[in-house]
Amino acid sequence: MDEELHERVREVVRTIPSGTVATYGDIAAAAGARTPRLVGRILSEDGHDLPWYRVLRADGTPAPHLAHRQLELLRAEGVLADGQRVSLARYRWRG
DNA sequence: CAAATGACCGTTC
DNA sequence: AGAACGGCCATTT
Repeated sequence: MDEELHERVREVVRTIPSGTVATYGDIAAAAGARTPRLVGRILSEDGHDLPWYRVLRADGTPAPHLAHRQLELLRAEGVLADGQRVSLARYRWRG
């Protein structure tokens, strides 16, 4: 399997600055992943030691089971969420 | 080998 | 706004 890709995704996620967020699609594009789905899978496996909480879905809402924790961690970095949704227009990471 | 699963995305209705 | 599809990739049943 593509361990290259695996590592590259991890690196990109690690690169996201505090106080900003990125979408799965962004990560996929930046890391050269063929689909955002891979990013989700990789994070679920080896994302435990990464700032995975800075990665949101395309519409700014986190995954359902993580939502609570995710939003809390983001809030600690100054990223405020309107209910479930984070303003991508405001916090989205631009390399 | 076929089908199901998962931290997804864009279009369409 | 919410639901339904199709497409995407790796892994496991």
